[in-house]
Amino acid sequence: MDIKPDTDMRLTPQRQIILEELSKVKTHPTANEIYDMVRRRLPRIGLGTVYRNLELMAENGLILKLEVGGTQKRFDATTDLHYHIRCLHCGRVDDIDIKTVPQLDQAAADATDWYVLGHHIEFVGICKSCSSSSKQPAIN
Amino acid sequence: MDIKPDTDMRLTPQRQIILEELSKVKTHPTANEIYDMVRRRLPRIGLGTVYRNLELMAENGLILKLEVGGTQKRFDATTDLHYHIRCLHCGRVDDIDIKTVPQLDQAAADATDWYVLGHHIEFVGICKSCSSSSKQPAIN
DNA sequence: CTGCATGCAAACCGTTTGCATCCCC
DNA sequence: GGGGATGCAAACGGTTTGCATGCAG
Repeated sequence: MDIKPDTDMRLTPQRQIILEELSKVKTHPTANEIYDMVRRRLPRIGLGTVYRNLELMAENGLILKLEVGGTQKRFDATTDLHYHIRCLHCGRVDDIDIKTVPQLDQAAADATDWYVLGHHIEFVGICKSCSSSSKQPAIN
Repeated sequence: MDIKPDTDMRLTPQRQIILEELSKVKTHPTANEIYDMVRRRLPRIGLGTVYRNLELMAENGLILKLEVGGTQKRFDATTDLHYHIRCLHCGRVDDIDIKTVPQLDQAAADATDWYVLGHHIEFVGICKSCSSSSKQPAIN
């Protein structure tokens, strides 16, 4: 659970470009979306490499793996605590810019005998562009 | 606890038993775990039936489908808003008995142009039984 | 030379779906 | 008899992994 940002992992071109591309966007792309972005610059990169490196960077605290609802995991280059909202229609995930509630962790620790490490809040709703279109069952 | 009467879905033996078994436990079993529980009473039930009926009951508000972190979805017979904690080691999910913060939804609505429907808080940590054993990477 | 990193493809796992059959209205 | 529900098995989609090759130290 201890995150070590001062890691010894080599900065290969693949890793560097994955990190660059992820940092470029404010969305929270899936592994496949990142694969597509990176492939424009490294056409021969494999999907496995993308997965392996995203996982590794998440372990090292360079990026965040969002374990939110929906079928796919999403990644975030912004590692400080912040909350998200997911569209029930299209699966898109945005940041929610409200102040965090760190005291929740203490409340949770008081309410249980677990060792509490943190929390995440996921709002759900319908994004702007989806609320323009007709209502559909969730895709993601 | 209260079962919605205003649903038109037939109460087949399979559905009844799935609901009964899910209501029996305070854990938040995965579809496969529910399948195992139900199969003791209905040995010929298919996994597809379990999935279909869990999905249907979730749509009708009889149960909750927990879209939390980890690889598998989990189900909960308690449908009122409450929060959860997930063990990074074994994947187990427990309830966290703190009071909910419904005003978060309003704060989120103010902070975005989405249509906000609700929220869920997932704490992460290490459960009692896992903290006794040695530290391992997350399984789930 | 040695070991980690990569590309590729196959395996994996949870979930969904098509279909023939069954059962209740 | 007709429409939904079931069991079964195959398909699916996202992710992981085994392996041969490549490349940096």
